[in-house]
Amino acid sequence: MTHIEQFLAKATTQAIASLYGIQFPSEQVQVQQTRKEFNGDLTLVVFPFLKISGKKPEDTGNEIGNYLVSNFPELAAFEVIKGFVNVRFSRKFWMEMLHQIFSDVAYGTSISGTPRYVMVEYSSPNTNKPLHLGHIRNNLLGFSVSRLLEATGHRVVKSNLVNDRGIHICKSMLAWKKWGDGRTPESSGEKGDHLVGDFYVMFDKEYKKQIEELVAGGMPREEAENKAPVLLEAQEMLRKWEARDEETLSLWKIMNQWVYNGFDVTYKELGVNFDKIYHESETYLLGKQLIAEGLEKGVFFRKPDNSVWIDLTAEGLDQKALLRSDGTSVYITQDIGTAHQRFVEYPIDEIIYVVGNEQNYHFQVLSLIMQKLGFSWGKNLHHLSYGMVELPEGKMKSREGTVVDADDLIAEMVETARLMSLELGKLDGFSEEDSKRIYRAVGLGALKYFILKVDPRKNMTFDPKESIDFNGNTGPFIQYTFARINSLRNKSAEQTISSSQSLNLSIEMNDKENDLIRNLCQFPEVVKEAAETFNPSLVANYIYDLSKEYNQFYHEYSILKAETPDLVNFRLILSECTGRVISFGMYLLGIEVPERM
RNA sequence: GGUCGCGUAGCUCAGUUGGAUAGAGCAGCAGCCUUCUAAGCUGCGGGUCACAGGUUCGACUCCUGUCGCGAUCACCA
Repeated sequence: MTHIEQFLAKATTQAIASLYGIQFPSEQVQVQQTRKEFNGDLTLVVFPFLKISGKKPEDTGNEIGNYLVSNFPELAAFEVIKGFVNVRFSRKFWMEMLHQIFSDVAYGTSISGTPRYVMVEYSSPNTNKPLHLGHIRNNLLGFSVSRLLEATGHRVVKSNLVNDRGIHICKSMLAWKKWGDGRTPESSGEKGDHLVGDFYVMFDKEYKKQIEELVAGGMPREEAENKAPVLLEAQEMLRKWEARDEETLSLWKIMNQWVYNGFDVTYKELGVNFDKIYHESETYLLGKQLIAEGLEKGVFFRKPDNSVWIDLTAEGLDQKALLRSDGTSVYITQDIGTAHQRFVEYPIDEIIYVVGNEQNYHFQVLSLIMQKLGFSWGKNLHHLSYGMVELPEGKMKSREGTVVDADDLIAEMVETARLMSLELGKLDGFSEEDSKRIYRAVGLGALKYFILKVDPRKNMTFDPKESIDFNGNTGPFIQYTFARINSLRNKSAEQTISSSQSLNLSIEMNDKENDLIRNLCQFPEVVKEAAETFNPSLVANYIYDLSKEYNQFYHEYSILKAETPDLVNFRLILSECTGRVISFGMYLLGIEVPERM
């Protein structure tokens, strides 16, 4: 609830106490935005008061409305329709609100709950192939949530756990050794992560070919899948890696570095970054000690074959393996270890893991295990579980070559933005450098907004055949609105129109202006809500609504040529505040707003 | 089979702790640039909120069941 809504709720509590002699808790007063088709700013729902008043909805509404308007100067008028009281605040009240927003350089930030120190872990790529569209969603979410948390008073450390070891990278390494001819990113001119990814694909082709040959030779498919020579070689390579074989390690380091160089470019393009990078090669052995302690405490148990398990059937889950019978780690073993390590390394209060919803079960288990091991922070391991990005025909499948490559997509978006800018003549008279900066911002803005406007928890569809729009509910629309406002700002500076920066609080505003201010007032609450629910889409949709509202206002009323200097000043300040909110909102999404476009 | 999630306009998505006649954009059609950026604005058409029950003053929202889609339930990561 915004402060304004709280104000009305408390006022209503007072009204009810005075009218009916009963204390109705203000938190339970139902306040909502008045719908567009009715007259008013906020609406009270009177149904909950009927038992208290013992009167009809209309009569109760009128009594409350009358009380409010005659006892609170902020409230100017009311209108009862059925069981709803639409309350209108005074113009002066809104003018003061605008003044507050204008005076607050950090408008939009707030303190949400007790300030915490939060680790946000996102991206988490494998080093055997380049990033794809799914990773883009992950990165954008992680980055935006980090900014949202910072904007609501929390301290954030952004971390990235790179999966740099394992059979997958060995596959790429093996293929490179076999068929690479010493190719490097330098010699081939190919981006390192793509180069390594190519060899991964090469491996897979050969692997499949060998399976077919074995099957044709009469071997059961399942056996063939485990015995294909190229797979055995890769497994042998992994054993060598684990035995710290020098030649293997050296190739591993070289190829991983190619990938990191490639990732760095993509991360930079996306505008995301990290404060701390972890490598699985350094953490994959962690956790065993904690498993041993858990065994002693009786939290875990050992099966006859020596494997270690936890029984979570009481929690409605299953039994989960924590160590193999040969004593080696499984995936969750190291997550147990790394979670613990992080709380030792950093005085953090919680970790937010930005990981796809296919791992819901895993993170449920992880949190439970840590709690059972006696770590109070176990319950503070949050999983920001986001939905898959799907193609119209279904899931992206790397094996079927249907993955949408991150670099390609970014390049396409930027190119589309360039062509569209050209076509619209938007960049006439701009320097090459400026043009480039702008269409890059627009292309990336379109892509980022497209992804972030969707509720993270939901799966979303992306159709590569239809390029992302630049009109309507899109990033460029919002950027354009900002550019318009910025243009006004420049023009007003040129014309030296009243820059007194002080509002005449007694000017009459129109309904559209009133709506805009009311809309602006919601911003901090939207940010807070988005931070608390790890949901950037709330901010995205909010700035879209605001931009739409502003464009209507802009179209309908003249700003620089308004009737009086006071009115010009007021509209400029209103525009300025809108621009700031758009700009900060976009900042929270990690999207640039160009000053011109 | 167990668990979890999803199902809203032709398409992509919104829809607050249950509230008024379920909203945007795209696509389609029709308008608006001698006036602050037309990547804009205005209008029109488009819905069995998967289905069936229940809870109540009121259900897209909560509960139960059914159908459909997806994920997961590995000594994979």
